[in-house]
Amino acid sequence: MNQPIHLKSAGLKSTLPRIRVLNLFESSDEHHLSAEDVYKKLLATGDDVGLATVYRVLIQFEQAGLLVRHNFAGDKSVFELNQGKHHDHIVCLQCHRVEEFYDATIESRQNKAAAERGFTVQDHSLNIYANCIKPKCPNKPR
Amino acid sequence: MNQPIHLKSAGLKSTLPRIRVLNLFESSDEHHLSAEDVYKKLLATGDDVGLATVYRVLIQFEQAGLLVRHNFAGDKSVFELNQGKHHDHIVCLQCHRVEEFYDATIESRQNKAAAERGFTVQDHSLNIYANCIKPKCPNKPR
DNA sequence: GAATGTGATGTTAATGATAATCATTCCTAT
DNA sequence: ATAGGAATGATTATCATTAACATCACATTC
Repeated sequence: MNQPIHLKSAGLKSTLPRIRVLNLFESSDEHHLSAEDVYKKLLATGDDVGLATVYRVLIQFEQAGLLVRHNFAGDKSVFELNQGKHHDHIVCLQCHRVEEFYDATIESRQNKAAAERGFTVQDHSLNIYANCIKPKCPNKPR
Repeated sequence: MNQPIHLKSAGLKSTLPRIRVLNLFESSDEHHLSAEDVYKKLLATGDDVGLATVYRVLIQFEQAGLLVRHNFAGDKSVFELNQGKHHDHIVCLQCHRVEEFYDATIESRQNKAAAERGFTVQDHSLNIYANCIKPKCPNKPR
């Protein structure tokens, strides 16, 4: 009786694959995982889940508000637990490490810019691509 | 003798497909075009160019600094002429219309946020996903 | 201005990420 | 425990993009 609460209250039936995926996100130190990441990590721990199911569960979790999707470099999507507080991201081009930040001024000026032009903001994404300093950066494209 | 100047000075051999693609970007009212968009528009005008060539030319133009690539909704990339001045984008979720904006305060606060965390900014992208007002919005996913 | 070699092109096949299909299996309410 | 519908997994399909490779075009030399 770990996360079934979440699943139930999110309107999702409590199943083994869903519990496993949710557990993974809650226990992993890397908060940003792609479908492939999830699939491989579950394989590694013996908690096998089909790849198609991983994709489906991620979509369901996203729609249920449990996960948030990000499209960084363009090709593959990554997901992170939705902790309620919106934030933007800095992605290291070398090691792919992701750091989060929040700037209230940026947020408000975004909304202002959109409103001035007659747009109703639904969502927004701000990603900074950078190189992080040596000690922290293993310089390995994971 | 239209754009060959650009191509030459960009270190690119002046060829028919490249001239056609460049002309398209310079004459199109829609400034943001995907590879598929370019391919179809050239087909429509009879200026046939192979799809693979379109992809190659877009990459070359991007590397040469003639075009800038954006990854909006996640799946496909769109390109626009590089006019030198960086800007962010507001994308209408309904009609896919793209509007540009620039906010110096946002820019500086981004750099500040990255610097404070020990990152050397290489690039950044800020996209606002919104719905635009009726008169402007044909509400058609083009 | 024609030959020539390198680089560009187009067709087609391959790739990688993701979505759809469908038969089988698992929840949950009865 | 059982029935019924939703969830799963294996496989196949799809979509955007890239790779291969034989052919062809540009720019330069003669």
